[in-house]
Amino acid sequence: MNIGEIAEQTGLPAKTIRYYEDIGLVTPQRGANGYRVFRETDAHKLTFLGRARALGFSIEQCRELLALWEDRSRASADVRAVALGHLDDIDKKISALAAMRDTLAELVQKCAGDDRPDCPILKGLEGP
Amino acid sequence: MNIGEIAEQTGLPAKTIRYYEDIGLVTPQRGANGYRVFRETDAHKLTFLGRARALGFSIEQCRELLALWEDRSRASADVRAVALGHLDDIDKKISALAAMRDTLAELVQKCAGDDRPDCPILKGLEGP
DNA sequence: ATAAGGGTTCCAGTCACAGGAAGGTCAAGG
DNA sequence: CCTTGACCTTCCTGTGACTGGAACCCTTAT
Repeated sequence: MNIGEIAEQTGLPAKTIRYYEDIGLVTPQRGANGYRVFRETDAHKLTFLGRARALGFSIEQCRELLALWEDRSRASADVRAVALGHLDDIDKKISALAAMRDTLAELVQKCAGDDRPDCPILKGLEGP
Repeated sequence: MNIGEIAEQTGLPAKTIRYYEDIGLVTPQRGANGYRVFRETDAHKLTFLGRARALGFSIEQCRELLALWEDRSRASADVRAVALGHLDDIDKKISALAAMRDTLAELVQKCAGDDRPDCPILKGLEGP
């Protein structure tokens, strides 16, 4: 399979797939014409990567997960540890965003939003 | 005031303040020795920027807010529009993260996390 | 022969800074 | 006067995970 075909199959942009090869996440073979040749295992890997990235795992975490995935003697505890770490990161991000949203929503609510210049949002940004 | 002093006062790293000058958010004067000289108005601006950034506004949104802040004939509706747009972005981000968390939490819960290789997390990443 | 539609490499840009090198300036102490 | 140390300056590079584009090669159909 050429890169376009695999891109369509996995839903990943061809650029991204080339990038993944660049950083060593996949290692497709090459045809006589220099084109990348993807096999089933490459397709599986890329699908795996696409899903892991969609769940917000970093590239390095994906690399780790991929290694565990390919290691048949892995301990599921190792996978779980990576996932739990990421889960914690996500929760922290959500908390931070929620705090921003609450503060901002409060300011927005106080603001009349008309053609007058008086604005509690700007005042809130000025100082405490 | 020198950059160190203003950095401490505003809580922004000196590097960040230099960067803000670079992109035209602040324009401190210069002393005879070439040092940046910050005045009260610069301090106010930087405090404003720090707060706006802490609420997650992008640099470009900050630039916009700063312009509105300095425009005494602004309409509060314009400020509110920027804030509402950002609020929407935040909500979208939170939703995306919450979806990730839910999916991931489900997988984590299914995983025994022991020394056996069988792992529902990896299986979930493989395919649907 | 040529045109369209693949593919290839490489370079630059994104966002909002952070790290660090190389060097100038200032105030205090010996 | 000289040194020390803390501060300041500019400039260059790197971050994460790609994306866009240029310049060029390969394949297939007309």
